[in-house]
Amino acid sequence: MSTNGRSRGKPSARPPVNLDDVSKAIIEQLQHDGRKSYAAIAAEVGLSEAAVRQRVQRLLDAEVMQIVAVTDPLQVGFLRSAMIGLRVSGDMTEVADALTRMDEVDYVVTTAGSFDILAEVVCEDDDHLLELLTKRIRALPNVTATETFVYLKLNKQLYNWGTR
Amino acid sequence: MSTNGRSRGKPSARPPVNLDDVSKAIIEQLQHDGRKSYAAIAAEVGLSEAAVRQRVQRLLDAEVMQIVAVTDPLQVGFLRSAMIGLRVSGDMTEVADALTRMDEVDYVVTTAGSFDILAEVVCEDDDHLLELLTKRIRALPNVTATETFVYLKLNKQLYNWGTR
DNA sequence: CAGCAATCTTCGGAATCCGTCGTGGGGCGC
DNA sequence: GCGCCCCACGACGGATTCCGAAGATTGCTG
Repeated sequence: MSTNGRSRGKPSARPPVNLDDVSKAIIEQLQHDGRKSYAAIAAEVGLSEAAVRQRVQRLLDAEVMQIVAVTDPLQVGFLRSAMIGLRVSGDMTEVADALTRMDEVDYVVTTAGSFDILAEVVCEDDDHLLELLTKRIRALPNVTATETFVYLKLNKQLYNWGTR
Repeated sequence: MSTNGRSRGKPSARPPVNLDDVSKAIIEQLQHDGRKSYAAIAAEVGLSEAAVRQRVQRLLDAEVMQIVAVTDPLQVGFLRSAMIGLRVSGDMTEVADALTRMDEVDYVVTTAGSFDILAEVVCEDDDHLLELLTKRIRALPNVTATETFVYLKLNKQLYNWGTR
């Protein structure tokens, strides 16, 4: 059945796992086609099929990469996606963790700039977005301000920017 | 070899493709595990293995979804990722298209709010980011202002928010 | 009602997946 | 330097999956 098990949300627990060139090459192959066969990848990177399989499994376990279907939320029925910028007083990690635990939030980044955290949310409609924003996000302690950018159109969505 | 061929950047050319429940169920399966076998998916959604295979191929061709490996840029050697908010005068589509064509830009959304466009960029280092921002993005016609949010840490990155 | 297009099922052969075993090289302690 | 351990790789065989093609089924149109 080939399940990769988990689908967690925190690439966080990271022993910085430095990757060798072969693993990077494998990742690049899968960035282009997540269903490419192990044998075909093996031919590209110069390993046996089994070795590639074991490496891929290790990369998945270590949460260095995920192999998943990616869609445009607007196309699959989520009519109100948005990016929300937050300003936070004090420790940001607590707010970031709280956002991470919300189902509607699929992307959380802590940043340097006039926002401390950026969070992408996926909602079904305006009511849903409104409830999430006012009742749950702005209600978090230490959140001093938010700004919402409702998505009108997703122009580009790519994941095959290799490795370095 | 099972290649899904392209890896383009524009989910744009869309005949709005409305999805039936079965296709949505297939997408949800693959959002959890992009390598799940057709047979296993078929058992879940109640179709034959071949039918699932044909539907998946159609969804890929229509660019409703992509099956790819997704990574944390910071973990694979891109030390300077950032979100860039742009203010644009006049037509936004031209600017959005220009951003879409840049290799370092992996995500472009047009939004309602104080920014007209949000673009995520993936750079190797500060010099690279600086060159991209000043020489190429801010140089675009009709871009009146930009604001850059450099990524400090990617807290969450999920793609399995089902369908509606 | 005939014809066409789209989608599903069935089917068989080729390719892939997957667990397992044996091997070889690098790191570490002695 | 020598042996030991561990980890990653290659090899192999059986179960499973993938994949193309061909025949049914459905729904729509002229």
